Amino acid sequence: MLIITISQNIKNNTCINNLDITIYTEHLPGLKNSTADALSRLSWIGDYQFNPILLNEALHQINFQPMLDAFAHKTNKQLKRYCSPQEDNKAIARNALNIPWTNVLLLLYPPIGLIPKVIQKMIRDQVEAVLILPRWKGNEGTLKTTTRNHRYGKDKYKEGKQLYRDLAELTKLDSAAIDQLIAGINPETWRKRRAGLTPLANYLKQNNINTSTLLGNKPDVELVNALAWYKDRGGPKLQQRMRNMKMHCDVVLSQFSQMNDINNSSLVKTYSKGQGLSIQSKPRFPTIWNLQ
DNA sequence: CCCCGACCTATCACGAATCG
DNA sequence: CGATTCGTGATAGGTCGGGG
Repeated sequence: MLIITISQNIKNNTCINNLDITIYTEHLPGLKNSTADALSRLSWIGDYQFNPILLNEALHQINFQPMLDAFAHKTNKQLKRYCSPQEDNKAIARNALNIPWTNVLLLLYPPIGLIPKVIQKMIRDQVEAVLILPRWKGNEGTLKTTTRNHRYGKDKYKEGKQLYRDLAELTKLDSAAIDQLIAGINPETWRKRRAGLTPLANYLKQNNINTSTLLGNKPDVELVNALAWYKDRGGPKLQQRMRNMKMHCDVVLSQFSQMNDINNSSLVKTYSKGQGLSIQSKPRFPTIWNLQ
C-alpha cells in the first residue's frame, strides 16, 4: 500500500516551493496496515459478524435451525459447529468448500469473493441452507422485485429492447448469451439504451425495413435516415431526444454491425454537426486557479 | 512527440411523474 | 402516500486529432 502525505517544511525531493508544501511517498507494509486492508478487502482480518439477535429472529421467523456455521472463526461463530480458515482445534474443517454439505442444515455467510463458488456448491450438493448475501446498491436493480406488476409487458421501451435482442440474434448470439450480455449492463445504461433504440425500431417498423439492413457495411446511412425521419416527426425536446438516439444507436450498431465505429463515420459526423447533436463540452471546474 | 481541446460513454444524482 | 420509473444534468475518465 502506498501512502501519500502532504506536510509542510519536510525536506524531500518533491517540493512545491511557492506553496511551501512537500509531497512524499512512503511504503507501509501490509502487516502494519491490517485494519484498512481488512476494510477494503473484507478479509478475515478483524472480521465482521452478522448481528446474532437479528439472525436468531430471522431464523425463527422462517423456522430454520442450521447446525453448521460454514464460514466463521472462533471469535464470530454463530453456532457451536463451525468451519474456520484459521488454525483452530474446535473447528470441524479448515475450508468449508472442501467438505460435503449433504445431510446438514447450513448457515452460509461467506466472504464476498466466495459467493459464486458457494452458490455452485449449494446447487451441486443439493443443500438445505440459509445463505446470507450483502445487499449492494448497484445490484438492487436486478435483485429486487417490484410491486408494480402492471409494467411487465407494458415496458415503455420494449421496441428498443426487442431491437437490441433482434440485432444480437442476427449476429448469431444465442439467447443465453444475450441474457447475460444484458444482465451485465448497468440497469440505468440499459434503460437509456432501450430508450435510444426505440425511435430506430419505430423507424424500421413504419418504413418496413428489415432489421438485418442495420447489420450491413453501411449502417450509418440507415442511422442518418432514421434520425432525419425522427426529426420530421417533431415534438418537444426534439434535439435532446435525437442526441440520445444517436448516442445509443451508435453504440449498439457499432457492437453488432460490420462497421466498428459508427461515431467516426464521416456521414454521421457531418449530419450531427449540422443538426447540433454533438454534446457541448463544458469546463469541468467552475473556477480555474492560476497558481503561478 | 507531447499537450490540449473536442467529443463521447457510463454512471451518479435528484426532482418530477406515474402508479398501486 | 409511498414506491417506482422517467427525464435530465453533471462529471469522471476515456479516445482522438491538430498544432506547436
